[in-house]
Order: sequence, then structure tokens, then C-alpha cells
Amino acid sequence: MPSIHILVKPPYNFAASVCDHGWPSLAPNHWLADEQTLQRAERLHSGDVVLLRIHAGASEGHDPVQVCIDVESAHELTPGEEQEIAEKVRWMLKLDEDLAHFYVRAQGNAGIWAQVQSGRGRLLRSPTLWEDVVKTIATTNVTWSNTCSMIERLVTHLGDPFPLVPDLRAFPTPDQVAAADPALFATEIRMGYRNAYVQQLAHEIVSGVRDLEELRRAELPATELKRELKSIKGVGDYAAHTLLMLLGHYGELAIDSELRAFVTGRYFPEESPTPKEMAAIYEDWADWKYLAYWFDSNTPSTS
DNA sequence: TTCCAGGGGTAGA
DNA sequence: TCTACCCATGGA
Repeated sequence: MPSIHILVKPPYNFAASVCDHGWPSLAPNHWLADEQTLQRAERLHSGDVVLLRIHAGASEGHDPVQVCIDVESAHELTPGEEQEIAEKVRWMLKLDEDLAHFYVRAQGNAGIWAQVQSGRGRLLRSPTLWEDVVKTIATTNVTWSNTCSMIERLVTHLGDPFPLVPDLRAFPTPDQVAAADPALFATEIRMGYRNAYVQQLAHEIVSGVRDLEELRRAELPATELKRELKSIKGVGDYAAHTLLMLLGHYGELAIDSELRAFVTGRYFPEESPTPKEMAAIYEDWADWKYLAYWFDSNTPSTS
């Protein structure tokens, strides 16, 4: 089985970073806890589906951390395919993001620093912005377990199978979602009123009206990215800020029921804060508000 | 049965 | 910019 290796400058904790938010639980991702491995069926540009098993390699002290990608495939990989896989995994793991300023800033907060000093902060994302937008829309106004079920059904019904283990499927492409019968969404995939949003986005991409991969690669300022993201039906402030985080912009908080409950409980026990009051808690973190909140919410209260 | 979850669109002010 | 109302789904 071919294995692709990537060297990562420390500090970097593969397992903690991958598992720091819910994305490894959303199909086609699957976290194999016993093996500390992220498994995922992935459709390559050629249309072939391969199985990726991503895990940390052995490293000591200050040596670069090694990330290993074991690839199972029905055919022999070409050099181009190996390069494609490596690029996708680098993107998914945010290996090219510079978090140095966040680490410096985090050292001023003992609780948050304790959370991140081992090399965390690179939250998992999907190989394509398309997949991340669909998944983010699927997190709105539903419980997390329902989000997982919706995405599982979407992948099961529309994703291409991995030939060697057909039960494992890749995330469906915009073409596959656009071509799907709306009745299949209504009766089987069951994303509720989000069905129309997801299929509309797929149609926009297929028709060329919208290019999310161009948007993903374009190094636009956060304000412009946010405007583009909010023009997608089903993406409001919460979803846009979540997607900005996934794209490497941490200056806006994604205010959802979890954030409201955490911030109210820790900082406003006697009142019900407005969104502006909640945002003010992390104002000093400037471009790093999202990560600051994220690790603050994982930090035990000192009071 | 009712409520609500990792909200958002729309209409009307 | 703000508010009211509606939106499918599934678990508690």
C-alpha cells in the first residue's frame, strides 16, 4: 500500500488538532480512535475513489512531526495522484497556516495556553469549500446528531463508492447533488428545508454562476470573503463565520446556541447578554477571536 | 404534545 | 438595522 509522508514543523499535535471540533465525525470522515487515524474515502480529479488513512508518524522532541497518508486504491497511483492527495491533506489539516501570532497571543492567557501549547489550533476542514459549505448549512438549527445523520445520508445516497469496500463512499460532487431527484432529498436524504439550499448551491456551481474553489484559493480579505459566503442561500452570520474560520480567518465569532450557553454561563451568570456583549468578551483577541473562544470553552473555569 | 437544536430567509417597519 | 414569522427534521 503506498504511503505519502508530510513533515510538519512543530508544535503540531495531529490527533488533538483533528479532533478539536466535530468535523471528523461527519461522513465521509471517520475517526478510528484505537488507531488514532482519520479515515476517508476520497474522489480524485480522475473520478477514481481511493481510501485515505491519515495518522501521525513517529517523531521525537523537536523533530518535525510526520503525517502519514496510507492510500488504498484499486489501481496503482500515478505521481500526479500522489501529489493531489498530499495537497488535499495539507489543506484539510491546515498545515500551511501560520499560527505563530496566535501562539504568542495565547501565552498571555494561562487557561488557553494550557490548551494550545501542545500544537493545537489547526481545526480539521474538508478538501473542498463546497463540502464545508454543505456541512455548515447542515449544522444550522439542528442537533449535532441530526447533522451527522443528514450528512451520512447525503454521502450514502449520492457519493461514489470506494471499489474495494463499496460501503465506504466519497463526498458527492456538486454535479451529483445537482443531478439528484429532489424527491430523493425529500424522502431519503431528509435535510428538511436545507434540501433546496444545498441543491441550489450545486446548480449554481455546475452552471458556472459560482466557483467555490476559486473563492477558496483566492486570498481575499475576510470582509470580501464574508460577503461572498453570505450570498449563498442558507448561509447567514453564524455559517459565514464558521466558514471564515475554516478558511483561516479567526476574527469573527460564530454565535450559536453553544457559544451563547458557554459565554452566558461563564461571563454573564445574572443576565442574558446581547450578541455584541458576547463578542466583547473576546474583543482583545482581534484576529484570533474564534480560536480564543474555542479553547476558552474547553478550559475549566477558575472561579 | 411541545420544545428546540452548533439559524436563516423574507417582509415590513 | 430590527422584529415577527415561518421553515423540515428528529430527539428529549
